[in-house]
Amino acid sequence: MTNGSTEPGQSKGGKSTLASSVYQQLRDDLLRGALESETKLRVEWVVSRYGAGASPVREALNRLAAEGLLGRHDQRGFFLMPVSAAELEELTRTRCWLEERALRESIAHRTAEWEEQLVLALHRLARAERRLPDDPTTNNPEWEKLHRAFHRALIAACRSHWLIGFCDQLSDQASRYRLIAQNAPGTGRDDLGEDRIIAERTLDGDADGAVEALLNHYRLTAAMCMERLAQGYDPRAGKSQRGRK
Amino acid sequence: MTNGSTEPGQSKGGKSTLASSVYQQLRDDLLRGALESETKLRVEWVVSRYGAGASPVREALNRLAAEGLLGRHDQRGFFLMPVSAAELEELTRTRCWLEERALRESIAHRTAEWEEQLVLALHRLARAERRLPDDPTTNNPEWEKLHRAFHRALIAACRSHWLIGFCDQLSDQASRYRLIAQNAPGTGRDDLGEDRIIAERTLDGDADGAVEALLNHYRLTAAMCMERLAQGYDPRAGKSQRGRK
DNA sequence: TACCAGCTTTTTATCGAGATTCTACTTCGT
DNA sequence: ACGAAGTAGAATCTCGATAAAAAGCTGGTA
Repeated sequence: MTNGSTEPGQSKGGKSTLASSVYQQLRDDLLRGALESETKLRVEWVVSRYGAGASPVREALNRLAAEGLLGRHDQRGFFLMPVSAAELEELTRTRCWLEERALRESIAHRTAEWEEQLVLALHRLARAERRLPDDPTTNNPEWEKLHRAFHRALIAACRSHWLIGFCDQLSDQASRYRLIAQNAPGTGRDDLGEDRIIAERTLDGDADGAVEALLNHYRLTAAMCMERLAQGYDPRAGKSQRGRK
Repeated sequence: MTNGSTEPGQSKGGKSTLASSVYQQLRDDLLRGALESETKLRVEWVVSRYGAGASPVREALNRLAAEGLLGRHDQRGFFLMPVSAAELEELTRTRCWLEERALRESIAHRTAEWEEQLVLALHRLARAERRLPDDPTTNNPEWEKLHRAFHRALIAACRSHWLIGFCDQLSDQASRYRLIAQNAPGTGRDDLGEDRIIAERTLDGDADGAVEALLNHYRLTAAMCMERLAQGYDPRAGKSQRGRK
């Protein structure tokens, strides 16, 4: 990887290849949880779903596996990485370590331009709708993108594209878990408020305060996912049916 | 993924695929610097060198690019990531951040089994020859492997396979730079001594001391690479000819 | 029932050829 | 001479078919 979500690809000009196109679509679907009902990703299945030959699909799958978004066993194909409470715990732990360092460095080396990008990201996030207007049980993919952009903007000044890439990667992983918990509506959480506090303290140069708020943000999210996970979560069950006795 | 050097592959039993085989060989050659004379990796070239079809080679290249060991431009193939002083600096910075955290966590959660693995890794490293017996200007690949294993053993108890994976990834990157500097012989550095001190303090539970020694270890290595880099380093020049006026 | 061998079906992994795109060079016009 | 358009060559990317491996199935045996 490098780095998780950084797809250098063809940002400017150059036409994309089929492999990259499939990679992008698959990646989006993975992060949006659209494939949680599958456990194995058969090549033929992906081929027929995204309309490309086996070779490009295979390349896309290889990239995703290298990023840790998929698993792979030689001669046995690709599969979705299983979710577990232990993995979520480890993930959250690591994320807190890395994001704390990144945020502190970012604050320590802040520039005017970075601050502006940050308030911009926050503004855009505030404008977006948390859930889909027509279906309040489903997350708004646009909001997810902006939320991710906000958190990336926070650490953008840390002077290490490696660290940013790692944080992105962990953020991708967390997405999968997050949407398991978040599609249980009415949890009464004020995401935007938390993000606002983080940004506020960050812009004030209050590193300790900002870090504290950020980590609480992540830990609270993780705790909610954990709760949902403990209630028994079956990926194969259609759409977010809570518990079952 | 995941993580740089962790190739889950077929550690136990399962037969390997051609793609994985090419991936491994290419990766080894990259880390040993055997390909520094190339700037672009043409598929045909790799095909004829490792004896496999274009499809497996292509998959291997995709994995390496996802790990950051190669670069890729759509419709324009794969290329070796260029080396630069700025990149080395960023790399070292990030590495110190992550390894410090990993080592501290490892010490904080040490177990008897981990300590034993650590002394074992140090012992094996001490037994290996630094350079090739018959050609003192070339690094001993076996020593490189053991050195890497030692540093991984240090942080093995940090309770995050993510963090371990990231450290591996950065370690891979550093390898490329290291062998540029290290194949200038007679620099009169006592690598083993440094490693011994690190291990000693680690086993004593002296986190601050161990971290200090570890970071100095990395920073010294980086400084040597930097010096070599500043003297003007031309990848296309055959083998380690220093400077040129 | 539990178990194991051998056959059938499904899926993965690989090859080789062809279509598309980029690169370098030549040619033409000003 | 300089720069733009066009052209031959090389490289990448993609497809369809084939070989190889795993998963599933059937039937017979203790």
